[in-house]
Amino acid sequence: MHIAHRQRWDVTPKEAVQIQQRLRGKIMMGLSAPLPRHPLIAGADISYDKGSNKLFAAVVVLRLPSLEAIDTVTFVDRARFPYVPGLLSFREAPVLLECFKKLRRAPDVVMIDGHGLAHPRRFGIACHIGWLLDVPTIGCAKSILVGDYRRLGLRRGAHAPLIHKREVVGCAVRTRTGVQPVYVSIGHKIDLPTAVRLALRCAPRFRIPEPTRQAHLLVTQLRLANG
DNA sequence: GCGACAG
DNA sequence: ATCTTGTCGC
Ligand SMILES: [Mg+2]
Repeated sequence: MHIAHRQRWDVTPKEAVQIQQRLRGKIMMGLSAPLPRHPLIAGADISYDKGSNKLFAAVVVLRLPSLEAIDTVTFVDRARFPYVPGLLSFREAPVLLECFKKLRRAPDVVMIDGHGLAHPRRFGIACHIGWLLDVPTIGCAKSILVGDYRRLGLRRGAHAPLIHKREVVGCAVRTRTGVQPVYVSIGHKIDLPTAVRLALRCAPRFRIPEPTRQAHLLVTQLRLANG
């Protein structure tokens, strides 16, 4: 797929924060267009080898509702930015975008391992990648960066708003009964209820929705095969 | 100043 | 993110 090449990545952490503050207003909440009946959903994740300082990235494309694999791409590159909470996209997005470039066809939705609006400046990695791709994107994180939530039902499908500074920034979503929730937030061009429904549709069996779960399994294999 | 802190 | 043994529950 074609990627708008409108972001410099060789920046300092201070510049990165300024970029986030400038781009936060560009995020589109709400679906840009209705999703197809059987949407293609891409999952993206990274693995890291500290010995070689390399990032192993993968994007897998699945089709709903069957979750059958449609396409898979990978890319390996040197890490050029440290992990700083709140600045994850400056570390992980460049190599993930290389993966998206290799995709033959643009997915209808993208799911990123990390937050979107549930971020101190409302511009997590799912917002950043969604904006650069100009595709509906959701963040699906395994732990909280900012905010908190109250009473969450124990059953699969239960969800509760994630609140930060009196704003709803996402949703805690129970994808498996009695198991720790995942945290879903808007990345770009999508609304929160749709994002939550998609995450649940993508997680019929495991806590982690299949798109990011498959991407995670793949990058782990890739790292162990290379290093 | 202190604690929190996606991956 | 990675490292790392055993342990618990379906
Ligand atoms: Mg990850």
